[in-house]
Order: sequence, then C-alpha cells, then structure tokens
Amino acid sequence: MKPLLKDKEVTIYDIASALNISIATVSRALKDDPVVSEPTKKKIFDFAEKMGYRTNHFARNLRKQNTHTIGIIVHELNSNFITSVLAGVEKVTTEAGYDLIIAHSSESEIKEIANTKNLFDKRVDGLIASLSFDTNNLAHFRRFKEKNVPVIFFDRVEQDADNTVVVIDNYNCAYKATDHLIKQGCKKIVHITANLKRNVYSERFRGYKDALQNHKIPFNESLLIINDLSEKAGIESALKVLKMKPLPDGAFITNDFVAAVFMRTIKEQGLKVPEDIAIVGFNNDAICTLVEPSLSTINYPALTSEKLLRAILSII
Amino acid sequence: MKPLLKDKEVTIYDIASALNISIATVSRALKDDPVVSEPTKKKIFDFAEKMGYRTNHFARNLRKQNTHTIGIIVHELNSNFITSVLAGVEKVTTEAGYDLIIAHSSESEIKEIANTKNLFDKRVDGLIASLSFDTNNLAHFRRFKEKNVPVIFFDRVEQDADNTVVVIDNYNCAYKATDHLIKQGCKKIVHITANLKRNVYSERFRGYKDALQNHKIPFNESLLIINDLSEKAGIESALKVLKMKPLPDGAFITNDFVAAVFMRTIKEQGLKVPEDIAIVGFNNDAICTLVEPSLSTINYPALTSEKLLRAILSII
DNA sequence: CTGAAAGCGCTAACAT
DNA sequence: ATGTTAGCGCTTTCAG
Repeated sequence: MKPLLKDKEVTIYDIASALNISIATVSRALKDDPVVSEPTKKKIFDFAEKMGYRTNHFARNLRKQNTHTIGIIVHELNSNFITSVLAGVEKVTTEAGYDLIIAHSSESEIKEIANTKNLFDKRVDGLIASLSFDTNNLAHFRRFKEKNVPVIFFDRVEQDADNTVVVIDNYNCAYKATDHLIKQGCKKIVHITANLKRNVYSERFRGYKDALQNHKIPFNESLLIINDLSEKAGIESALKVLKMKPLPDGAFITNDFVAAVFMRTIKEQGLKVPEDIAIVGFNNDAICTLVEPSLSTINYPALTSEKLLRAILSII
Repeated sequence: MKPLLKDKEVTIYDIASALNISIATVSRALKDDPVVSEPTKKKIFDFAEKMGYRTNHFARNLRKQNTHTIGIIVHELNSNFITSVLAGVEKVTTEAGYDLIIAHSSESEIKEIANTKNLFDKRVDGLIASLSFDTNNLAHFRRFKEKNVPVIFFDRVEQDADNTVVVIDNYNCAYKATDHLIKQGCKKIVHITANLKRNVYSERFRGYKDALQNHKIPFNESLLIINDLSEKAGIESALKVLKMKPLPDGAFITNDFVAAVFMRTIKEQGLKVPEDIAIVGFNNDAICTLVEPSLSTINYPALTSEKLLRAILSII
C-alpha cells in the first residue's frame, strides 16, 4: 500500500479558531441545530464551504456508535431481477443518507457465511439478504439478532423462523403459469426448477402441482427436473426432455434465461415452439421478447422491489 | 430512525483489564505484531474470540486517517459487462481488505456529480469510474486529484487528461467487426452506436470508417445512427434502416442488446438475417447465443476486467 | 445562545 | 516484551 500523502483536512477546530468561536457551536451549526443563531450559522457555513470542510464520518460514527451503513447480500449479480432490486435499494438507502455495502455469495453457503461475518464486523445498521442455493441453516445470521441489528430476507428466504421476509406469491404465480399452459391445451407439462430447499422453488412447485390437480392431471415425478439454473443445466434439461416419450407438450421453467436456453436447444433438435412444446418462464427478463417466439413469463422483479423498499424504510 | 439498542461492544480495554495487561499489548497482539510473545498473543486471541470482540473500524480509521474504502461509479448496473467488472473488482478489493462502495450514475452527469461528491465525502482511498453518456467535463473528479486520491477511469474514459485509464482497443475491435462484415460480402454497412463524445464510441466509429476505407468503400454519413442504447432506440434505428433504399446489407452495432432488438425488429418486417442484413454486435452478452440466428459479437468484458484489476492492485 | 470538557476505541511514539 | 500516553475529530452533557 502506497502512502497517499493526502492534504491536511479542515476540521471543526480550524473553523472554530478562525472564527473565534467554540467547536461546540461549529458542530451544532453544521448540523443545522436551531439553537444556533442565524448569523453565526451563516458565518460558519460560508467559512466551511470556502475551506472545503467535510465531516469526518469516522469521528462522528465513533462518537455516535452507529455506522449509517446497510449491508445487502445477494445470491448473484447477473440477473435483471437482482440488478433492479439493487438499483432500488441503493436509491432508498442513499436518499436516507445511508451507505450500502453490496456483497454476493455466488450461490455458495461458504461465501455467504464469509459475507455475513464481514458485514457484521463492519457493523452494518441493518442487513438485507437473499439466500444462496445451498444454504442449509441461518446460524450465521443469528449474531445480527443478538446485537439487535435488523435483518430482512427477500426472495430466497426461510419462512419458518421469525424473520422479516419479503416475497412475492410464488405459489400463485406458478399456479397461474401452469394454468395458462393447461388452458392452451397442454396435458404433459415438465417443471424445470432449482433446489426445492429454497422457498421460491418449493412454492412454485406447489403451485404447479395444485394447478395440475385442479385440472385432474396427475402429477408425475419424472416431469420434475431440478438443476442449478446455469446454461449447461438448461441444455441438459432440454436433452433429458427430448428423450421422454411421449414428448411433453408444455414446460414451466422458473427462470427466463434457462427457459431461453431450453427453447434454443429443443429448436435445434427440430421441435417447434409452442406447437410441440409450449414454454412459460419466470422473471420478466429482457431476454423474453428477444428470443423467438417470445417467451411468456411472470413479472417478478417489480413486485419484490416495491415491497422490499417499504421494508427497508421501516428499519432505517 | 429507530434507536437500535445494540449491546455493549467488547473493546481492547475490556480485554486488557480482564487479562491484566495493557491495551497497547492487546492492540499489538490483535494485529499479530511479532513483537508480542506467543503465549500472551494466544491468551489475547482466545479471550477476544470468546468475548466476541470485533475491531472498531471507525476508531481505527479515525486514528490512521485512511478509510480502506474504494469507490466505484458505473454508468449502469444492467449489463453483463458491468456486472462482471463489478464482481471482479469486489473480489480484488475484498481480498486486499478494502471495502467497496458501488454507485451508479444512470447515464446522467447530474447523478455522476452527486456520486463523486458523496464518495469524496466518504473519503474513499481510491476511485474507479466509467463516465456517463452525457458527462461533459471532468471537473467533479478534480477534487480527488487535489487530495492525492488516485482515480482510475475504465471503459468510458477521457483520454486527453493525464488520467489512469483502462480501455480495450476499441478501434481495433471495431475494425475487425467491420472487416468481418465486408469479407462476408457486405457493401453497405450501417453503424449503430451511441454518443461519439465518449471514447468507446468514437474509437469504434474510427475503426468502422478505416475498415471501410481500406476496402475502398466510401463512408456515408447517413449510415451512422446514434442513439442511447435503449430498447426504444433499437427499434427506432431499425425502422430508420428499413426506410433506406437500397437497403443496407450489414450492420455493426456497438451493443448486443440493441443488436438483438434491431434484429427482432427487422425480422418482424420480413427481412432475413444474415441474408438481407448481416449483424455484428459488441459485448459478448449471454443474449447473443439465444437469439436466432445467433449474433456475432466482440468479446469485451473479459479484456477490461483483467486490465482493470491490475490497475486497482497498483493503487491500493 | 454559546462554551468547556469528557470520551467514543484505537494506534503509535516514547518509555521502561 | 510490555506499558503509558497523547491524540484522531466529533457529539453531547453540563454550565453559564
């Protein structure tokens, strides 16, 4: 690390002595404390401005014992859903004068634990998190509770504990998606999704099953394909489906990107979409209108963002 | 804001008095200073662990006068390019023990200025930035220079000033892309791009023009279409192209998403790709292999990330 | 309305 | 190898 040789900073002491007043008054004025007289305030503001004064957040936080920082742990950085949530969260926290530290777990519990530890040591005033695929328990979030640091889980959550949780109605969305396929005439619908340990996927699975049941279509275990939502997994799932006989005539896929990969793959093998297999995705990613034919999908991000933002505002 | 009622934190004073040693020794031990004897060190580590001690970064930074924080300002959050850069930067900074504050300008100079101001007040030890579309001058970055805070520009940069700059060879990439189209037999190639004020687009434009010239194809002003890389702009550009007669037979588009929208639009109007119009994009977004036909593109993100990471390591 | 003074938790001389 | 001590810049009683 190089020594940076930064110039000396202006402090409230400099302002105070230059203006022949006490540091206490300067401190109050800078906070716009109504107890300070307008003339003094103006003098102080002007001088601070002129000298390029900036508050030292470290001194302030050390004294005030809070960090004015919110941490957010996301499972990935590469989806429309996550970036729109991030953009919204950043806006809300910034407007409230909070810093945001963004961490991502890359779908790994190990990294998620490291992230929580790091953010804990940074003493965030609040934490927002979406769980990774393979997170098995929430022990690493316990320390926040112990210190009364509020935690909000969103999207990938653990419902059973007494956590603040922001989710959309995954069950209902999935029900509608499946119902839509059935009403198009589909009789044999595959469900391609991810680890059912995670609420979002188990709920969607429930919705899928119930929609089938209500239309008197028996659920068939072999039509449930679980993968990790990668491109490779999308291709493999498609190849698996292609081997089924008779071929399914519908697919409800819980991720738009995978749905697009799936579609490409089956088209390469000569199938027609939606004539041979109709497809519904999930997330409303930009990709949906760019592939051919365009993909039906569930508008997910907007719903989450709005609820999440309200939840954040309530903790800061 | 709610009072959070956090529990009392363990400090080095607590450890010192419990163990009957001085705070100086505790402080040294916690830094793993070799001057402290192994037995004392162990005693201190164990006790700190047991008590749930965590360093107070505010006290430390206040004392050491640096923040161990890097700021990054990106022009948007929604591209493969940006997220892969972000992921890389986060990895490097975290490994070096630095915090990362991510800000985004949403392609607006106003927001970019606000971001620089904010990060400046947060006293980042270094700044990384990619300029917004409509940034006109770099005055708002000057204050960092004045305080000797290193600034690295990447991707969208201003070449003329004496800035540290990380860019790929946009000229060359564009040259090759255009050359590729020409070698496919294209004679009339449109170039769809963004504000030429930004280096990335002006350089690519240069590459496009030079490739034409070297193949003795005269550059035609009307084939240059400048927009803001939005979906709407992609559609409008396509409609504009469709009105040209004779129709162009090639398109070099500096953004994969816009290229995909462009392709969709002209296909909707009955054109064939690449028979009627061949298309080359830029960025290597996932979308390229999902649209039909798949899009030729320039692999951009990887190049930038690698160079950028080296540059970051050199400033922290 | 303003000032004096204590102290937030840590680091780094400077002793010993 | 360990201890003492003086701040870093700010907020906040408590006193005028």
